[in-house]
Parts: sequence; C-alpha cells; structure tokens
Amino acid sequence: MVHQLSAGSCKRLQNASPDDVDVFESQHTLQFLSIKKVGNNPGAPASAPDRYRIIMSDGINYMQAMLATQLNHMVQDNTIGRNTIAVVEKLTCNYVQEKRLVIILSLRVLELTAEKIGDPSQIGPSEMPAVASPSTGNGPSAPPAQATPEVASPAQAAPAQAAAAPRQQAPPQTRHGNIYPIEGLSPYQNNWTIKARVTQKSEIKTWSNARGEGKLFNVTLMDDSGEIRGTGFNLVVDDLYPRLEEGKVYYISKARVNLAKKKFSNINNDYELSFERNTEVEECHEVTNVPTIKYNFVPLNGLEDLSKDAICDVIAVVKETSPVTQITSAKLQRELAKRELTLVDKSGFSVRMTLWGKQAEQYNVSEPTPVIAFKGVKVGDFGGRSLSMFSGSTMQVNPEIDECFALRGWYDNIGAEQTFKAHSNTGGGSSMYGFKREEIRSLDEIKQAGYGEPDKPENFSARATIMHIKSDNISYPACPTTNCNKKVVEMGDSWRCEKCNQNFPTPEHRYIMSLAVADYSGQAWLQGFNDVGTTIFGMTANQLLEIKDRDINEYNAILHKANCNTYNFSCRAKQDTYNETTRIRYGISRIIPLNYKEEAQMLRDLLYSPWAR
DNA sequence: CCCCCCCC
Repeated sequence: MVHQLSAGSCKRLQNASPDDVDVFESQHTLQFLSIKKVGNNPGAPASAPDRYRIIMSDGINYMQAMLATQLNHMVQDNTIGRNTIAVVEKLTCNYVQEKRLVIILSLRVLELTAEKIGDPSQIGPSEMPAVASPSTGNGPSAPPAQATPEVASPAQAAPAQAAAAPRQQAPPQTRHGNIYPIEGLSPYQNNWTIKARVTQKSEIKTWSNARGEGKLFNVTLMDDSGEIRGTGFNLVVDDLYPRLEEGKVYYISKARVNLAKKKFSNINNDYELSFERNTEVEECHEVTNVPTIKYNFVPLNGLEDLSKDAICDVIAVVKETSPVTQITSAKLQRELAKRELTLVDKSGFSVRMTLWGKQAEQYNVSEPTPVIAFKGVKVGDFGGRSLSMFSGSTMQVNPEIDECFALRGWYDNIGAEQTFKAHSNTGGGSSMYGFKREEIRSLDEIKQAGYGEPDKPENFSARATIMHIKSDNISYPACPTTNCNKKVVEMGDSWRCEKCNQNFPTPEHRYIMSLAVADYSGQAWLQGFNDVGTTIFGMTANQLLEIKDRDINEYNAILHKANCNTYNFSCRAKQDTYNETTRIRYGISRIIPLNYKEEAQMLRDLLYSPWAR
C-alpha cells in the first residue's frame, strides 16, 4: 500500500500558533521516524506515566512531537512503531518554560511498518517565518531556552528551532494567555489556561487520619473537549470555595496536573487538577463553546437492565419529596442528612432517589413536581431498583432540554393521574433467581473451594459454555399433573403416577440432563431439569422425543447444535452418595441465556464505575 | 494531602 504523506505539514505545525485550530485539528498523514521513551521529571512520582517523543516526517521535513500519555498504550502494544505511517488527527501545542512542544492527541494508523519515505530534513531556524504579534516579540536577543528537566531535550531532533524564536510564536496575548482544551492537559505542560464550566462542586470535607488532618473540596470542570476533577486543600479552600460556583465558567491556570486515581472518581480523565496557593481563577462572562452537562439518560424502566452499583443519568418528574431526616451511619459513626425523592417517567415506573448530606439539606425546589435531570447517580437494588446521589453527582431542575419539555408535557397532561409500577425484587436484571453477576465464579474455583460439603449445599453463579450433552437419557416420563412431575410407570396402555394415584393415557416427558460445561478455568458436569432443556433446545421434551423417534439424525443434530452456547447459571453444589460412591454434584437452579446488551453494559460499568466490581 | 457515598 502506498501512502502519500502530507508534505508541508511539519512546516505548518512548526509555525502554527497554539490557537491555530485549522492546523492542529486537521489531518496530517505523517511517518514516525523514531519513537523514544524520555525520562520523567526527577520529581515525578513513580506512578507517573511514561512519556514518548516521536520524530515525525511529512516526507520533506521532520520534527519532534510528544505523544499524549493517554496514547502510550499504542507504543506499548506496538500499535505504532518505527516507520509507522499514521493520520495524526488532533494535536495541540504549548510552551513549557520557553520551549514549544507539539503534542499528539489522536492518531489513526495507516501502516504499521513501511519503508522510510523520502529523505526528510530537519526544519531549521531559517525556515521559521516571523509570525504573531510583533508587540510581544522579544527579538533575537531573547535568552535561549534552557534545557529543563521538565521536558525531554529535543537535542537529537531539532535543537535549533525550539530555542530560536519561541516568543515570536507565543499565542495571541489575551489576558488569559493560551486557552487549552481540558483533554490536552497533562503533567508535562505548565503554561496553560482552561476555560471551563464548574458542573459540580462538593461540600467542604474534613478529614483526620494517621497522616494528619485537613479540609478539601472538589469541583468537576468541563469544556467541549472533556472534563477533569479539581481539588483544593486547606487554605486554598478558603480562597477558592466561595469563588467557584456551580454552573459558572472560569478561566483557570497555574493548577498542578496530577495523575488521577481512577479508583476514586468516575470522571473520564487520566489526570486531575490540584489547586495551589498561586492558582488563578477568574470568572468568564463570554460563555461561548463551553458546554453544559451532557446526559445519557436511562428511562426508569431501563434501570433493571443495569447492574447494582452502575452509574447512570436519569431525567424524571419528582412526584414526591420527603423532608430531610437525620440517619446515623454506623459506618461513619455520625449523623447524616438524607432526603428521598420519588421519581416517575413515561415508562410508567417509579423509583426512589436518595440525596445525602449537603445535597439533601440544600434541595430547595418550590414547585411540587419539578422535572429534574440527574447525572452520575448510582443504581442500588433496594426495593428492586433504587437510585442514590454521590457527592459527585449533579442535578439540574427543569433544564432547558427537549427531554425535560417532553416530560413536563406528558406529566401535566396524563402522567399526574397515572399509577406507577415499582421495580420489584423478582425477575429481570441482576436480581433474577439467585444469579449474581458480580459473584460469578470460575469452575475451577468452585472445585477448589470444595463446595457441597455434607449437608452444606452451596449456591454459586457461573458463566459457562456447553461442551457436550449426554444424549442417551435426556428425559423421563412424568406425571402431567401440574407441579407433580413425578416419574410415571407404563402400565399396559396407560401411565401410572403413584403419588397422584392416577393413570394417564400419555406422560409428559420432562428433561433430566447432564451437561458438560466449560469456562476458561476448566470443566464440570452440571445436572439440569426441565426448564434447562427447554431453554437449551427451545422445545419441550415431548417435542424432542418425537423428533428422536422419527429421525435419530435430526435428534443428534439438535443436541450437537446446543453445544458451544454460553449461558449464565445459578447452581447448587451438593454432596451426593450413590452406589456407595460420594461425589459433589452441581445442580442448575436457573439457566439464563446471555443478554448481550446487559453483558456489555456490565463491562462498560466495570470501566466507568470505580465501585462496580 | 481525600478517596467515605452511607439508611431502610
């Protein structure tokens, strides 16, 4: 495959000012001549991500760029390498100390390993046109940049241009300097300003532990590129807490960019901000391009498809509001304010939403049945399904969005008179008949655990694939009386049930089957009864036996076709003695075909929710 | 530097 490099891209990138969106957000087909890991700052924490410097060529020139750390995996899993040709789709640029740094934010590989194209040369200082505001130019006498430990030295690649005229290329001197997308922030950039909306502000929290005590608050900041969490500690709380207001937009600069501990936040960013004493915050009144909260609403009837502890957004009419009550949390050893809202929506379901602490106390909506949009709330299983706000969750009363208008119209017309279904503990979702998705165990684990000791049957959940079904004896003739299911014996031209003391012209065949199933860890034999067979074969045992009598090949084909299908199982391990041999038998109490949407959502929730496991 | 998200 022959790819055409974007001749001239290096020059354009080299000369672009950081707000030159046309250059940084257009597509450049480039070849990576080298990718090299560079050292971290001496002061960087051990957990700091690796940083990679890329020498990239447009066939005519080459230049250096840094790979945004969120793309590090591409180097580590060899998605990119030496001589890779890729479309660089998004870049950014900023100044670290006096040095200009181009950072690759997004790329798409065209060819992993190609021949080197052309004979590109380094862009020299002579090719750097004078640009930008002459008023800010320091001229050629500007002190050359020091190679700082903060940034990889570009020595091999392009020593000259980085130091040559950095000031000439400085961004337009707005009062707030270089406006940066949140997505582009990373620890090796220190001269940025973001323009972001505070979408959430926590209350002031205090702590006291072995390492000391103090207070802190968090905000969630959002712009059109992404979101990031910011935290202020102690003295900074006094300064910034009153100045940052939910919903308003601010210019923020000179905060520290740290690695986020994902475990503790559902915010989609590898980094978080730490507000320092010198952090600058100024409200922005020209609010353009700063999105308000984006929602991904789940209707209330859809909550049963989410697993417990999933995080979701909902919009609903608040039909009832409880007063604030104080509960005593055993866990926290203190009192805690709580308020319950009853939410309803067009799906005809109602669900309870719990607010805690400040959010419970400060809930202050005068109208009786507002529409409220909630973001980042936690799904619980109390009463089938419940919802709960985190301190990081947000709510918007009567937001100016279509979903809100639609709900308002529906409720005022018909919804107010409707009765609503509550979620129940049975059926659907993760509460189905003992199957616990979050407690799935491997077959090997079950065997190792020795479940099913004498008189101690154990229930467990498993996900396994059918490998083989014993075909010789797949069913038994049973009493057709509802809920009897006892084996009947053939007596002349009828079938007798001893339990019911009755004879029947024909029995009802019921499945009794042994399945060999396997998962990644090993295999096991599971015993299944009637519902297992009807689930697996999609027909009753009577129907299957009829096929077996008519055409043994078709019967064998049906059994064969059942193999290689994966199910969720609720099982019961029980010790069993038969013919003086004791063994553990695994009975299937429920077989559940995989719901791929639900399985995928579970995986998604694992990624998004630090509390889902 | 927190990192708990609670109760019934």
